Amino acid sequence: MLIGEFAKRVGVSTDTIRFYGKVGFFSSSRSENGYRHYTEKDIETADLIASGKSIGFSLREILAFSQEMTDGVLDHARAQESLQSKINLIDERIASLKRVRKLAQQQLDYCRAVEAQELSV
Amino acid sequence: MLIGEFAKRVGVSTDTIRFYGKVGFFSSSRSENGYRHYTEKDIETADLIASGKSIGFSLREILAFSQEMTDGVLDHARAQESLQSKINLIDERIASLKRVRKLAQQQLDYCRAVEAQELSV
DNA sequence: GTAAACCTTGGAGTATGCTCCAAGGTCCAG
DNA sequence: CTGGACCTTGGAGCATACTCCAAGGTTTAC
Repeated sequence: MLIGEFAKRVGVSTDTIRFYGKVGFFSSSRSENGYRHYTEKDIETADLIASGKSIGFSLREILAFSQEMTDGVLDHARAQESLQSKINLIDERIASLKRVRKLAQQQLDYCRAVEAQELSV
Repeated sequence: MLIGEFAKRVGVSTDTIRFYGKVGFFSSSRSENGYRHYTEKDIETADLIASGKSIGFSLREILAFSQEMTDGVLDHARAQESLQSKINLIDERIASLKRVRKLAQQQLDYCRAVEAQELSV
């Protein structure tokens, strides 16, 4: 499929798709007139970019990760090491998020307590 | 305390502290010679910035959040609403992280399975 | 054959979050 | 009273991740 349809399907602009291409994502096949072509695999890649971005990874990090997902078959030891370190990083982020969540929850509880007290006075 | 000591205590550069100040963080009191002064409360703010950044919030978001933590006492309804939406957002991020973690774990398991198979052939 | 709707490139511009000067004022020790 | 370690400002520069042109080629439909 061409860039317009592809961009629409993954929900971003064509400029963004071209930018991701420059970074190194997607298959980069072209027709004779120079038009870019995208496949279903590229849709998966775009979904991975969206997931990665939503959890705070940079495009370069996501690119490295997506290449490991593909190359994993060829270079086990390396891919396993990197995947494990990524999992550890994700676990750390989850722990961080839970800490801040607790902070916000405490503040919320405190707000509610003060409010209840004011009503009873 | 002055900016150098403050920056050292929170573990960032003086440039970064001045930048955070421009964004709107910290008490912004000065001595007669124009030197900035920082308090223990500013240390807490700096810690909040570090936490917020580590979980992917922008400085402006963290600023809004930190102001709600302070103003919460004054404007309950608003603060409660905002804190609740922040908690929801954090829950979503945790869910996203867990999804990507699962993906990475599956890939890791797959890598290991292929490796085991190769060894047995 | 021409208009609309695509596609191409290169380059400029924007926002965020720093980082690094340069030029100069302040403070304290010896 | 001078050197060194502080502090100030303004402005430039950089990386990331887009976003928006301008100028032009291609394809399709009438």
